[in-house]
Amino acid sequence: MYELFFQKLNENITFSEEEQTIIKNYLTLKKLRKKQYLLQEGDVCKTIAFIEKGALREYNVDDKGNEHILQFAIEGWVISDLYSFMTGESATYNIDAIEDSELVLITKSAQEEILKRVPKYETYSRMQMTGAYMAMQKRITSILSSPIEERYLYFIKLYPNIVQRVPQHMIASYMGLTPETLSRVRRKIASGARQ
Amino acid sequence: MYELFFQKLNENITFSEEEQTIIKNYLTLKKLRKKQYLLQEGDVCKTIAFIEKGALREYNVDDKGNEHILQFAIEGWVISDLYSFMTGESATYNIDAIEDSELVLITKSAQEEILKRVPKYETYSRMQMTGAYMAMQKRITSILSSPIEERYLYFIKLYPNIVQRVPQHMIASYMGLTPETLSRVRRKIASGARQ
DNA sequence: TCCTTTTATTGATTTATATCAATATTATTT
DNA sequence: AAATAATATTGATATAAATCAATAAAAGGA
Repeated sequence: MYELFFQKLNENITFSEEEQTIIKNYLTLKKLRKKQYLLQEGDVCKTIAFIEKGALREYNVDDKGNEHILQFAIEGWVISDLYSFMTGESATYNIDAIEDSELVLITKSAQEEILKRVPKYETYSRMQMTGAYMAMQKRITSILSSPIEERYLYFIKLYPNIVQRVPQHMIASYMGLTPETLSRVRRKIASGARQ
Repeated sequence: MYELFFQKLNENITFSEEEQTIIKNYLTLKKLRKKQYLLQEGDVCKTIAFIEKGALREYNVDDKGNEHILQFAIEGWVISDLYSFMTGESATYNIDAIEDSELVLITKSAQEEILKRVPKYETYSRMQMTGAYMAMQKRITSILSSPIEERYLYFIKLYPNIVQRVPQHMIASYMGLTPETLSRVRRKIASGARQ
C-alpha cells in the first residue's frame, strides 16, 4: 500500500521517513472496479488520484453524445479534473476505471496541510506539474504538425503499455479520430507503409 | 521596468520588499524588435521570458515547411521552450516577436537561486504551471470535441486581445487550420450562422 | 509616393476523414 | 455452453478541409 506513491515521490527529491509519515497521514486508499466512476461531470472533483494499480481515463461528452478522452492514466500517474479541484466548480469531465484499480486519494485540504508541513512537497508538485505540462505541449504539437499515421506511431512508442491495455476505440477517441479511421490507419501501417 | 512582472508575482501570494529585491537581482531585461528571434530551433533554451510589453509566438516547423503555433504570449504571460529549458537539450521550437517587445528573462541558474533564497517563489511557480496546464487541457478538449466554428468563437472570447493584434493566418496556424479555412469559417459566422 | 511584401478573400478541385451500414471477432455474463 | 455485449474491421458514400490558383487589400519600406 502506497508503495508506488512513495517510490514516485522519492524519485527526484528525497523525503525523510518523518516527512513521509506526515504525508501518509493525509492519504486515503480507494479501490475501483472496472467501469466505476471516480468522478462524474457536474460533481465537484474533491481529490487528486494517484494510481497504484490499474488504468483510468478522463473524458468529456460533446453535444452529439460522443466521448473525447483527455487523458489516460496507469500505475504511477495522477488523474483529476484539475480545474474543478482547484476552483471548486463542478467538473466538466468524467473519470472512470478501464480496469480494476487501486488509488491513493489526496483531498484539497490534505494537499494544503501537506504543503504547509512538508515544504519539499511543493517542489515535488511543481515538478510533477511541469512534466504534465510539457507532455501536453508535445501532444498539441503532434496534433498540429504530424499526419495521423505518425501520431499513432508516436503514441504507441510513448505509451506501449496503454496500447496493450486499452481498447482501440478509446485510443481513437484520445487522438480525435473515429474508430474506423484508426482501424484503417493501423492497417496501412501494418501493410508496410512504414519504413 | 519589471512593473508587470512584480504585479503578477504578487497577484496571489504576497512577497515582501526584501524578497522582491532578491528576485530582481536575478532578472535581466531584453528588448526584441518585431520578427526578431528569442529562440531558434536547435539552440538550447537558456531562459524563461516574462513579457512586460509586446507579443510573441512559439512555433515549430513540420517536414513540409509549415509553421505550427504552439503558443502566443502577450503582456503578463510567460514563454519558453520549457522542455529544452529543463533538460538542456536543443529546442524544437522557435520563439519570435510579433510586435516590438520587452522581456524579463530568467535563466536556469537564476531560477534555482531564487527558489533557494525565496521559497515562496516555488508556490508562485507551481501555481503558474498549474494554470498553464489547465489552459492546455481546455485547448485539447476544445480541439477534440468542438466544431471549428465554436473553437474560433471560444478563442476570440478567451483571447480578444490576441485576435486584435495577431494576423489571422497565425490564429489559423494555432488552431491547426489553413488560412483559407479560417477565412471561410469567419465568413460563415459573420453571415449570421451563429445564434 | 511608389514599390514590395504581407495578409486576406474567394473559387475550383482534390484529398482525408466522418458517417452509415454490415459483418466478424472477442470478451463477458448468465 | 449459450447468450449478450463490446470491440474491430471493411466497404460505400457524404462531408469537411486542404490544396492550388488568382486576386484584392493593407501594411511597411525605400
